[in-house]
Amino acid sequence: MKSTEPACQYELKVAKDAMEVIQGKWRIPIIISLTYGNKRFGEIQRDIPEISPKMLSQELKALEENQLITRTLYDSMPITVEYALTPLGLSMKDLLVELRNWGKHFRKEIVGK
Amino acid sequence: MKSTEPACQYELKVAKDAMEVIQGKWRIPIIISLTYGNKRFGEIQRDIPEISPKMLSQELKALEENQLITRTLYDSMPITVEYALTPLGLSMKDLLVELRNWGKHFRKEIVGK
DNA sequence: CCGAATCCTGTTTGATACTG
DNA sequence: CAGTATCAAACAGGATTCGG
Repeated sequence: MKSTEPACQYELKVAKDAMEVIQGKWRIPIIISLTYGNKRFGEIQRDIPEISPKMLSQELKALEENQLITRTLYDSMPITVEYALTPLGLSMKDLLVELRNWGKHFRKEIVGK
Repeated sequence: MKSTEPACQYELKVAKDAMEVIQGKWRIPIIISLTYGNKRFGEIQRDIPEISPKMLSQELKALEENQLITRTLYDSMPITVEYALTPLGLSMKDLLVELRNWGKHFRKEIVGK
């Protein structure tokens, strides 16, 4: 019996939840950037130079809605905004480690061949 | 010093490699299905009922090109095709475990609230 | 049974310029 | 500094039909 086992169905469901959050080209890069410290808008842009301000703004908003990051406004002059991971965002650490491990492995096996 | 550290840049690069492979709505589900055993086209479809034959065919091809799965043709009557994970595909196991763990955590914290 | 071919739609992403 | 606005392009995904 190898099809449609309950365990498989459950794994499919939770993996789908996870993927919906990290889908897209920019969310994982943004989260990775923030694991290296709280950052301002421009600092994230320097970590990920190819991202347009529009996409950065849009994806930050989505991550905030999913409660993975916080947005803190300091109304100094000029205005500054700081983004930081929430506990939920920090809880992605192990997943990010595995993403890094596997990405490294994949690069060794395929990309860099 | 918190921006654009070498470690961050390296992590961004390998994570991007990994994400390119697992991007999209269907690749992770297909791989998960195959971790429960080698399957035929129709069997994968039964695990993932929402997928159309077109998308399944297309994504299987992409996964084969990335050497994550193999496609084996048995010319019995009628013709049957079996898909299986390669060693590289199997090496995603740890990543899938973390995806499952985090998806479960996320569902508990946010989705199912 | 296992797809291929075609056509079509909506979402995602991007380039560029502009604002408080 | 931290974004918005606008417009266009690219792509993912779906519906349907057909073939070996």
